[in-house]
Amino acid sequence: MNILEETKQNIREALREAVLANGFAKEEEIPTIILETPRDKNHGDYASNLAMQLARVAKKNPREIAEGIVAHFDKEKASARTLEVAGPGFINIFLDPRFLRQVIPAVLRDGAAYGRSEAGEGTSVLVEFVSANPTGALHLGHARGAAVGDSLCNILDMAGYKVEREYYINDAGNQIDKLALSLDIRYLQALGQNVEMPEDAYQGPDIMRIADAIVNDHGDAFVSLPEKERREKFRELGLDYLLEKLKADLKDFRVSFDTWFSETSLYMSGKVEETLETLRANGEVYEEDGATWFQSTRYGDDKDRVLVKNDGAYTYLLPDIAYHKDKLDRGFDTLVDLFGADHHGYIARMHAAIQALGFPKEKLEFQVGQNVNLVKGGERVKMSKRTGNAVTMRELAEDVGLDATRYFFAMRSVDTHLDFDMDLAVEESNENPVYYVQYAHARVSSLFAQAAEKGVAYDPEGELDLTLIDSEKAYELLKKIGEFPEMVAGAAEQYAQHRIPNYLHELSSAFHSYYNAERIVDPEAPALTQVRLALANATQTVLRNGLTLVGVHAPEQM
RNA sequence: GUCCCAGUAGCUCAGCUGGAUAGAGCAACAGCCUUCUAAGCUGUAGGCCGCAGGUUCGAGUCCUGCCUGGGACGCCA
Repeated sequence: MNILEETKQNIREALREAVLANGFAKEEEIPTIILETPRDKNHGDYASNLAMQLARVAKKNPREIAEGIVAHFDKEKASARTLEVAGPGFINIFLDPRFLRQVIPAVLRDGAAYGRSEAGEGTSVLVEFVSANPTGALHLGHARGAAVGDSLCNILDMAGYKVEREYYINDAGNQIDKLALSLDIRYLQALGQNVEMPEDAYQGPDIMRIADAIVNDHGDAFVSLPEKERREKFRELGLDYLLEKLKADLKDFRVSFDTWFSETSLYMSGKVEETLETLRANGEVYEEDGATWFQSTRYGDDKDRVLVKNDGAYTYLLPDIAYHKDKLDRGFDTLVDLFGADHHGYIARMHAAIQALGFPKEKLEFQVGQNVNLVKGGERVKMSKRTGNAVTMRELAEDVGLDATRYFFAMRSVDTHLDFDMDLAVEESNENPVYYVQYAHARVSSLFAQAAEKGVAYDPEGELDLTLIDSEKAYELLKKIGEFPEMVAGAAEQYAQHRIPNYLHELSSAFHSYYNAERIVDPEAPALTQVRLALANATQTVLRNGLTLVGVHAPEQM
């Protein structure tokens, strides 16, 4: 347990004992004690509303209870300096900040592992994200999904969950048939044959590129095959090329997946059939108008959904249900689906489906990514200037830089609309929040260099006189550093990746402020220099750990 | 028509499971570099938290209704 949590625990303990000493309530009547951090510093480091909560049980007014608690509170135990009763009965606790000094050696010891906790208790989570159709380039919405999903996984991992990242490949639908057809034609055309592209085929240049690549790799090996086999071959090859491209795009975006799950594999293994049969056996489906329906309204969906069309083909929903069943059968405690807003209609029916299969609804968590607007010069940008098509993930990262792109997406809650300000993201100035944080990190590196130059080189292994740390600014910085593990755990629990950038900004601010207030490198005072550098070092470690969660580099210099 | 998301300072957004006088960045204004990176710091100003009800000791946060903006609602995937 880290120092802040330990201290909070001690405070709770001291409060509980004080309540009992007063006889305000019996042990079992005491509610879970909530310690909140007041916005206003005049209200202490922590505040408790315990007295108000006990008012009913103790049959006394809250202020009176609070006074009693304060009188019997063991300050020593709780590292507290003073307690005050305020307002309607809040107990404001002012800590003796010296205990915070212990944060320094703790962070230095844990290094890259500082921030890790057991909060998730090993809960296994499968996060499915991006899952874009492989037939096109990844666009803005996917970029947001990739950035958010990846950060979320990093956060969950750090908070003690067992995480897997998965990409679901829709490789069984019409669009893949169309892909095979389009490739076939382009292939034949590339080899000089006079064949026409059908209207409904993919006309885009990327298909031609793949066809050329196939010609390059395999020559005319497929020309003599019968059409059906050729199509089958192109289906396979086309998918290979597209997936390779997809993986490369994502890798360059610093995102990788543990599993690429193929829809087709669900058909091959018979799991689609099996799912249908299970639903049938559970009495969840019925026949009407020649189609097979899933009675999803039983579980709160607004209408029933077709699983098998009257022409005998499956709707997309059935394999998707089979997919979720497969994920659950693999034994994950929680599934997280991160989708774009255009799929939100899907939530109710999928929740219905897993319940119909006998799983609790709570096992499936949806995160809906709302739309992204690119803004440039105060105007919305819809199309890429280069291609005339929608702006792709790759273009965006190239235009504004990967660090800024990842940071900007991670910075906002996924479920809100996002205006991505390209001018701001590109700007190499103080207006850009990414630089603010990275600058703080680089500044620490520069301090080490300065110290070495002035003959008081930082010794990470050296003895520290922690008592030399004793200022308001330093304690504020230490407190922020100490909050990191709890903050990560909270972000994981709420699936709120955006708290990380917010936190990093606050941490950077505390550091910049400290830096301006105190001279860190002072050859006249080597012991002081060492301990201040240690504090800077600890700050840098946390900045780096936090930036890593977001997928952003922590530069040594800028 | 039903559903989802949003509405908080001029702009972009935080506000964790309801808690005290609502925060940050940018923009505005006033200061701080012969000294560790000024991509920084310090301060000032700026708000009927969309509107109206309700729940309670207490609401930006929960409930209901309405308004505005964005999006989704197929035997497409």
